[in-house]
Amino acid sequence: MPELPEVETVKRGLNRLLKGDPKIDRIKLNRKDLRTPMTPALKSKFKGQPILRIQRRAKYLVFETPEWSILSHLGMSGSWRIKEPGDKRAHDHCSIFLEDGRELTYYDPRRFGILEAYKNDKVWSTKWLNHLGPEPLDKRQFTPEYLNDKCKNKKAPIKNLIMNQEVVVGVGNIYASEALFMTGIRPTRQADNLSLKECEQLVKNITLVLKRAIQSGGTTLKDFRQAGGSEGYFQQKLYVYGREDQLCLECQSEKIKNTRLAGRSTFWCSECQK
DNA sequence: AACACGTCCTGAGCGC
DNA sequence: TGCGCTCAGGACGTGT
Repeated sequence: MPELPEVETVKRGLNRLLKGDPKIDRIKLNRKDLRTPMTPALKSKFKGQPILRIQRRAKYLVFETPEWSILSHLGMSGSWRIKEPGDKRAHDHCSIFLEDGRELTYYDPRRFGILEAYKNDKVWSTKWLNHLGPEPLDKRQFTPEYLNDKCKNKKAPIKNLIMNQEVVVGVGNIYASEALFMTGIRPTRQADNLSLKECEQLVKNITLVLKRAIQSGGTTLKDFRQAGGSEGYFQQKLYVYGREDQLCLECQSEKIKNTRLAGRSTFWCSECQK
């Protein structure tokens, strides 16, 4: 569920919470079997190291210390939080104890997330990061011409294409439906059927919806929490996602449909999207 | 090469 | 009340 806006929100929150390069006292792993096993280096390489900054690439977070980095993906249900006194929860799989006494915990009931340690210069070339497409908020990389080029000879539905992290990163199931609705394009349209003009509008709307969602602190449907623990509120601003059988907010005449595409729920309006 | 689909996981919601 | 089923989906890996 965490897509780019949610991960960006967590990143900003963590950078606020971890201002002043707080040092790590120790890292405790409660259970190691996330989607991939947590690496042993998590326990051994961070003692006494200051957390310099937290960066985001696609839906991944990178916690940087002088020599080693922690790579974190929130999967479906992951979140980072400072533990409050008396706060006891199942599914806190990892705790980073800081020298200032705080405990930063990784919580992830469904364990689809990943938590791994790499040398700073290696983290960017891992299999997780090395094949990723451009950042959608980077105007120079994610251009209408670029998307149009990626659409060429692609028979797959356009929604699948924009959710493909090799084409553009950070767009997941919620914002793909939203951006296509905003652009008036049916999610099922064959990608190579889009005109350059439509690609232009789609690029614009992907960028727009992601920026708006960041401003709202992300979308909380169930699990997502900001780094401080509070919910996002972009769910109040969704046009189609989760609104199956409800009247379209734009045309006020058709009901929102839910079609399965590549195994994912896909919400759209048959009146507004062609 | 391009695409479809299975897989991992837990909790919520539902029907009976 | 409680059981069992289905669904939610990010991204890799495998099969066609």
